[in-house]
Amino acid sequence: MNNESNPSNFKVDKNQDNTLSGQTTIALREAIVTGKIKPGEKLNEPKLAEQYQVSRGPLREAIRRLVSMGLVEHIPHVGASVIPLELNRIIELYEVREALEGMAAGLAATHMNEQEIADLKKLLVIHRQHCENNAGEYMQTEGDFDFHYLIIKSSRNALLTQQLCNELYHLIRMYRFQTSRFKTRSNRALIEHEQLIYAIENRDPALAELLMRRHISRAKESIKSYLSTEDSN
Amino acid sequence: MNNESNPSNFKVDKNQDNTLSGQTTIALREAIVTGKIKPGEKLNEPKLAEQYQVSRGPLREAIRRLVSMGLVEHIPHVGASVIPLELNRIIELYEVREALEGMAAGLAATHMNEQEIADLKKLLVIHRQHCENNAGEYMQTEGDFDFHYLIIKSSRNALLTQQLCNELYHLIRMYRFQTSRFKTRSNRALIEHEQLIYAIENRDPALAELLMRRHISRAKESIKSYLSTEDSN
DNA sequence: CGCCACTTTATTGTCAACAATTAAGCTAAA
DNA sequence: TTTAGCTTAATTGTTGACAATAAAGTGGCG
Repeated sequence: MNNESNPSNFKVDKNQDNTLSGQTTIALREAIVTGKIKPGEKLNEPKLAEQYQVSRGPLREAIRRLVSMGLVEHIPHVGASVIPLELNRIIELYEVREALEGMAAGLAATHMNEQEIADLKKLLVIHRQHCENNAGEYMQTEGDFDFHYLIIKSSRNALLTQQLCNELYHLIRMYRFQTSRFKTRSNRALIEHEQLIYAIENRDPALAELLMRRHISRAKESIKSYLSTEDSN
Repeated sequence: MNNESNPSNFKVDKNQDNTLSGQTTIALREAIVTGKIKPGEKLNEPKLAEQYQVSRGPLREAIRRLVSMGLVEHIPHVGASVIPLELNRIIELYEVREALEGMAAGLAATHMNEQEIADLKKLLVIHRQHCENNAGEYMQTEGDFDFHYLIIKSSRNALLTQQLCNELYHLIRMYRFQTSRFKTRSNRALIEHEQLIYAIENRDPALAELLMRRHISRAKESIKSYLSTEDSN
């Protein structure tokens, strides 16, 4: 089997989740992150099973995985529901990010190799061009993710990477998606990224950690000031 | 119902998990933490279902929860197994702890009330007596846990608390249990705890964070020097 | 008219059988 | 003897039905 013109073993990746529960997890996750299923909404098992064309078994498993990602809350004998969108939860997430990504930046400054630094700089160039063309308006979206993603992976700490890139990542995405109506000026973010790379290049873990923490803390304060003025339900 | 001489609503706690999958999770978790199921060992579903007297459904759910706690690894179509006991994994865990508990200590210094500080001091008195009586030999076990637990809870950050006290907590316990043959001198830990309380009392978040991080970092270095000399499988 | 208890309904938790996939064992050919 | 391919066994993934629990609806009583 599997000899049908596939010389480079592409997509025969182990660890890939062909299972129904795995695919359902991804589908449900995206529906929640993009707001198709709204914050606070109840997750009805028979209805969702019908909707995603799976039986309740795999669906329940998918829901449990989303619970472990922090996207969903579950009460025994009552059911699961998407977490509500509350300001203090967002702040809590940013505090956790500040701690973890700060640590990651420090470790990255120690362990990053030349290739990874070059990749990081490439991202920065794209970011800079974007700022100049669009007068520093939006950006963020995926570009900022990639930047943080790369640094986290370079920390060489598998647990840290897993916590940030598999568990908390989608929670971050969800909050960002839901609050994307606030356009963040990315000139400042650009400058902060530049300083961070400088610290990493100079193998200065303490400075890298400090700058990353400040970077995230500022983003937190920004969101706080935006949302506290609204009557945030 | 429920009027049968239970005035204080004791144990009628919602959120309590009466379900089979919940109980199985706890049973399996303890078996892994205490080494009854050894690191690296495969988790055979039919065998464990028979052993714990449940069907495979709840058992699978329990296994998935342990995966989210980091105690178990799972590969699709192959199965789940207890994570192996490797030095670099332990170090990674201590780095994550350093970041998260450091943040928790800083937040605790801001938010802790007088009652909580008093409780913390009570723990310290017990710890000190223990040190004097037993010439500062072992301790740790549960006393140290309580100390950290109280500080984390006082951070008033639900996400942080959940990450540390529900997810990573049992992974810490497991590693500690497996490496408990190394008696840690707790005189130093006692002094570090005293300094930490001092910082919290004085509402000095920066110092509290620094001291907590140093406290955990030292524990990490201690374990590292112990295990690197052995031929750690 | 409002409140309490009971009945009904809907939803979650659990089970045992079936399907699909992987790993192990075996035979046969080089 | 080793290795490739096939066959068999064991294990995981999935399903639909059944049981237990909680929520919603209903009727009667104060």
